[in-house]
Amino acid sequence: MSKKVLLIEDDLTLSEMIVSFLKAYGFDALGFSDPKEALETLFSKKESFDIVVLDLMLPGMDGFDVAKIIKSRIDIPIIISSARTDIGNKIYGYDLGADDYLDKPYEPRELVLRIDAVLRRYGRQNTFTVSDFTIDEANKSVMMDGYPIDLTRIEFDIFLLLLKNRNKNLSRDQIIGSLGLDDETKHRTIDMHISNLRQKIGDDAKEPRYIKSVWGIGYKFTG
Amino acid sequence: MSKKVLLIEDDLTLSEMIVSFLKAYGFDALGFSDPKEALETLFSKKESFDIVVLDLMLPGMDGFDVAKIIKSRIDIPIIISSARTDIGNKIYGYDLGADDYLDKPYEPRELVLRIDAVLRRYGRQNTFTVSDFTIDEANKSVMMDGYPIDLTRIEFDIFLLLLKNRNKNLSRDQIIGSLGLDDETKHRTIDMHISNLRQKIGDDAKEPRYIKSVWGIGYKFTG
DNA sequence: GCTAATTGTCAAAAAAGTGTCAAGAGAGTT
DNA sequence: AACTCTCTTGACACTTTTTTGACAATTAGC
Repeated sequence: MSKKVLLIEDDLTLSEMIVSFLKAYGFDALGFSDPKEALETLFSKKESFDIVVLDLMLPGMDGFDVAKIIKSRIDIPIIISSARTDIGNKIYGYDLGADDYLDKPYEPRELVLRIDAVLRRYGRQNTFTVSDFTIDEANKSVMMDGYPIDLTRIEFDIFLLLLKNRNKNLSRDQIIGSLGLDDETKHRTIDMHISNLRQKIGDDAKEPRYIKSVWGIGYKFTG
Repeated sequence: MSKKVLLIEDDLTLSEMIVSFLKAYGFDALGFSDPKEALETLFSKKESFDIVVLDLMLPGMDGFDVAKIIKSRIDIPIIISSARTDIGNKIYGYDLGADDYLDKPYEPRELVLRIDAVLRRYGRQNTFTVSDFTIDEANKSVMMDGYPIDLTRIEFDIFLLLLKNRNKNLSRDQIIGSLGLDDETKHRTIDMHISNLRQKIGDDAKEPRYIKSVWGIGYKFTG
């Protein structure tokens, strides 16, 4: 299930951009320009969020106070962003209860990484990243460079197995065994899945970047 | 057999401390303060290492570049440590080819755990070294002085048999039998494999350093 | 030095493994 | 039930490995 991000940012253009970017990365994001409205939504029990991304430069209310209020009411990780680089260190000291800090301007991709890292630290995220791929095991979903890749069940299982055994050769029989497939399953079947997988992740069978064939043995993932 | 760690760290006091700590935990560790020197040792064929621990704050050379150079030349896991916590996430994205990342300051014990984890992930746990060769049986891969050697399946099997019987004569029939080849297989076939093997490990048939012919008997590996 | 057995290696044939198309079986939806 | 998506397999082209015969080079023993 995708994680919900509450974004508090007064620059509407930027806000929308970030929201759509986060959505592209598989998050469910909702942006607010008014902190009061944001707090109401956050504290109302209608929707539950997994993380807050808070911009410090807010109209009407000091961003520090917003963070404090949130932390005093509910237990949720907060990432703070600001153009005031001078305060970065203070926040790192966790005077504030912020869980991470990001200087503006930042790459959206950087924000995604921070969110992942904070959620993982918070124990609320079940994803891991290998090479260019982010895998959510519970959700059986894969993202490549931030874009979702649509894998079938068996493709996902094979890919997961390969990733978890990075740089290790896996024979077709090992794959068949690990996936709990019928022992009689032909090796050609695995080849076909690999072929389809490569297609989906844009790997050229002749010169593969990710899934290498090991002649006479099987396959291995190299990131 | 204990694993060899190459440590690149410019703070000499810290370096020595880590080296002795690693030794206490059963590793064989060698510390360098000069990255150039470290790279020379790593690439020279005199010693082979199992893992590199690299500090990013180096004099004269950017740590990122060091990591890239290493990865481009040989296949070895790298753990990066740094006081620059801001780059932690980037490394987690494996933009760099680093296999793990450790913020400074860290507990030495933590480093040991990471090394174990990375080595396990790297699948180098079942390797053994004979003479200049490191063999990974599960992966059917061979490294010579740290550089991978590409052997076909039968070449690998023959080589493994020879290594496991260092200094012992093996007849062609013994080899054929041990590999489970057809009993009818001609002796010429084995000769051919040996010839190809010698070629790949740079052995001169006239004056072989590793695989010696024993006239009228067969072959033997001498390291 | 001479002969017969043995080894090294080339090059070609034979065998084995891999990539992918396309067809059909199977599962799940509408 | 008709449809759609997934999985499995045989077929065929293609690649890589393995095997072998041929012949030159080397060695042992006389």
